[in-house]
This record gives sequence, structure tokens and C-alpha cells, in this order.
Amino acid sequence: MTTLSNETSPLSAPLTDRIFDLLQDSIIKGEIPAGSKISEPELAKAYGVSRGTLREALSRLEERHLIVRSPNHGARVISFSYEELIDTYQIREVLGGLACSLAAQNMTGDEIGELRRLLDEHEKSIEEDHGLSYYQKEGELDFHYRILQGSRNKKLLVILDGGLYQLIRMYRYQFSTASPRPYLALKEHRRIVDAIEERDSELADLLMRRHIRTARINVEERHKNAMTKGADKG
Amino acid sequence: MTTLSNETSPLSAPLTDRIFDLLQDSIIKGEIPAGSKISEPELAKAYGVSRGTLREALSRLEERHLIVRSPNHGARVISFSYEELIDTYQIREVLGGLACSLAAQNMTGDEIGELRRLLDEHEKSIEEDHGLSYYQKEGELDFHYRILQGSRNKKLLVILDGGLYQLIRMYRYQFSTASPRPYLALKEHRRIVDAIEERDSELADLLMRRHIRTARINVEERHKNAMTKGADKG
DNA sequence: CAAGACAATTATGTCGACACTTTTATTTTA
DNA sequence: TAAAATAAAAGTGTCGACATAATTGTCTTG
Repeated sequence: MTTLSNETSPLSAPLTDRIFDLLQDSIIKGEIPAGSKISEPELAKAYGVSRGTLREALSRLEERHLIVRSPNHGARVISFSYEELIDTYQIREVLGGLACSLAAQNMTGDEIGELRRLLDEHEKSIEEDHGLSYYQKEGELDFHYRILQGSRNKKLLVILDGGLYQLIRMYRYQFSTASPRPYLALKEHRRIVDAIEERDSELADLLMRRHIRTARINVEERHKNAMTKGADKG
Repeated sequence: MTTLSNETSPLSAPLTDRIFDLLQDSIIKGEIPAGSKISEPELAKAYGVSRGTLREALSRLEERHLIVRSPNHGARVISFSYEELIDTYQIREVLGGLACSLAAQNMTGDEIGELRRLLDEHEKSIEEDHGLSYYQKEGELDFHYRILQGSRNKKLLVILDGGLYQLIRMYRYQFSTASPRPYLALKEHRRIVDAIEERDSELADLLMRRHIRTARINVEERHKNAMTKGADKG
């Protein structure tokens, strides 16, 4: 059971919307490889829709920066630059902190309770499969998503959930490189919930920032290793 | 002379892109009123393009949350909620701070010089027309935009310039309510540049946050007054 | 055989048309 | 006359087609 906002559009929704969802998911999961060129006729045929319908979806994807289009040359899936990932983490750090600080002010007791329950679930999930699958890939974002909702700031939700998280999910899928420290992360999560429960927004902000910073540094380390170890082409 | 990133797409660009730019501008400036319904056939005719072309632009506008679409009912220009504006300012506060702190680390001496020159221009502009026109509507965002570029964080640029600033511009146009304290703002800007020049990223962050917070509080005050004074309908 | 010119193919940009929904106008009926 | 039923109009969702630009493949020529 997931609570991630990735509500795939219902079957009653316009075709364009469903195509958009499908495409976005495919891109994030790497089923359409990063950097690959997109052929409109081909895709349209694959999904069984007209090119016009597809193009509307592509326009939205472009606006989300999941694809890049150049006039008369077609669209490509974004190719993943390490720098951009780090950029994303930097932003996530301050926005995550803000979300948390607001959540400490605005979340209801019930919501906080649910948050705790979610963390318990995560703990079980980690124990069961040694922290290898769901939790690390999606579950953690689930936690962040709840806090985001608790912040009561709609714009925050749009920016993080509608844009930044996607990138991070994409990164995790493509390098299958989920957090190598699930228990530690869980502990940090628990501390954050504590701060929220105590309505200590300043502390909540600080803990969340630190949590995300740690994750970023982790990525940076991993990258450094990959650089010295693998062939450094490019 | 402006430096705002609102580069209107060249005449060689695909029609869709130009329509998108035109529409976005019209919405922001209130030429297409907030909350008004959009008729595809009508708009298409007005701009002399086919509906398909227009719809691609609308899809992008929707993704930018400048319009809202509901299936089979058409699109409406977003209507401006005070809460969302405040939400936006909260986000801008932390992101502006981040941008500034990064700018202090990454901006070149030349760029800082240009920033100073820009502020001198602004000062002149304020003196000339008593701070009534350009500077307050667009010029200030110009300043922020430079810093954004100096941060070297592309994602930041996308989020702020491509999303949040629009909302603030829209608000300013529609309530023609530019900063009532141009000289003070200018002073704050100068201090920020000082901090950047001294490579004091912590101070730069703090000053920028405070600057934006002040602007937000200003909006809040204005809103309170409007509430107690005007008829409180709704 | 390599390099450039030309032809054929494919892809993108843009349009007009049709089906089905929603809204508006009109007519019927209580 | 007001409300319900029905018809007309307008609007959105989706498609297929054509023009033009880009790419690929082929043929010429040095």
C-alpha cells in the first residue's frame, strides 16, 4: 500500500492525461531510457493514440522537464546529469526543511499518528526484505509526501511532488541505488516526527535539512567512488 | 532594458511556442482576466492558429498551473487566492536565501559588478518616476534573476523563474501593488550585494530571506487592510 | 574508395473534420 | 407561469491528412 501522490488518472480521464501518466512513469522507471530519442509516430502507435493526443502529453512532459524538445528535431528523454541531481538535493534540503517546519505548525494529531504508523510499517518492511525493495525505492518518499501534505502549503506540494521527487525517483530507479542506510534513515525519520509532535518547528526544520543533506552527501560519495573506479569517459 | 528571462520565442520558433508565450504574458498581465473561462475556438481564431496548436500551448500552461482544466468543461485562468500567494512567498523566502548563499559562493567578480550597476540604474529609475513604474513592477525581479543565475543552480532557475516569479508578477499587475518602499528595498538589495561580494554566504542567505519576508509581511498587511475596509464578500 | 550531390524516406509542424458532451434555447405540459 | 422535456448550438476530445524540414540511403564524380 502506497500513499504516494502518483495517482494514475482514471479510465474516464481524457486520453492525453493517461498517456501523460504512462509516459511519465516509463521515463522515471527507465523503461524509456534516459537520453533516448522519442519518435512520435512510433510512440503514438505503441499507445494506440493519435499523434495529436500524444503531442499534448509531450508538451506537458516538456514543461516538467522530463523531456527536451528541439524544433524540427524531436524530443529526447532528459539525460541525467550528476550536477543537476546535486542541484535538486540542495533545493530539496531547504524546501524539505520548510515543509517540516510548517508541518510542525499545522499537522493534526491524527496525521502525526498516521505518520508514526507509516514508520512502523517501514520498519517491518526493512526487516522483512533486509531493506532491499519497496521502502528504499518509494517508501521514503512516501514519508516525505505525508509531511508535505501536513505543511498545508499547496505550492510546496506542487514543486516537490510534481517535480523534484520525480528526478530523485528516476535516479534511484536507474542507478538502483537506494539509501544504503535504511535503519539510520528510519531513526532520523522518527526524530523528525518527534519534533513535529512537539510542535518544535525550528528543530523539525533543522533535522529534516540534515536528513536530506546526509542523503546528498551519500550520493556525492557514491559518485566519487564511481568516478575513480570506473572509466571516466566524457 | 530588461534582463528578465522572459525571452519571447523567436519568430522562427514553432507556432505553439509563440502562442504559449503570448498566452502566458496575457494571463500574467491580466489581459485575460484571472478566473475567466477560455474558449478554445475563440482563442484559436484570435491568434490565427488551429485548435490543435492552441491545445498544446494550453497543456503547457496547465502544467505551469496558470490555467486549470476540467475534462469536458474547458479551461479557466487560475484565480488568485491570497493563501497561495503567501504560500509562494514562503517558498521564495527559502529558495531566495539558497540562491543568494550559492551566489555568494559562485558569482564572478564581473557579475557582481553588473549587479551593482543594475542597482544604480534602479536608483535612477526610482528618482525619475518616483518609483511608480518599471522598477517596481519588473525591475526588482530583474535583480533576483541575476542572483539566480549567479547561483549556478539550474533547477533553482527553473523553479523560481519558470514558476514562482510568474505568480508574483501576476499579483503585482493585477492589484497594481508594487512595493511601497522602493528606497528601502534598494537599500536591502545593496546590503545583499555587499554580502555576496564579501563571499559571506551565510549573511547573504539571511539578508535575502529577511528581504523577502518583509515583502511578504507587506502583502499581508495590505490584505488585512483590504479586508477590514472593503466589503468582505465570499 | 572517399566525399559530395541528389533522391527517397521518415519525422515534425500545422490544419480541418467528426463524434460525443455540455450548455443554452425552445417548446411542451402540469 | 414554472418546471420538465426536448431541440439546437457550441465546445471539447480525438483523429487523419498534408506541407515542409530533417535524415537516411544511393549515386555520381574526383
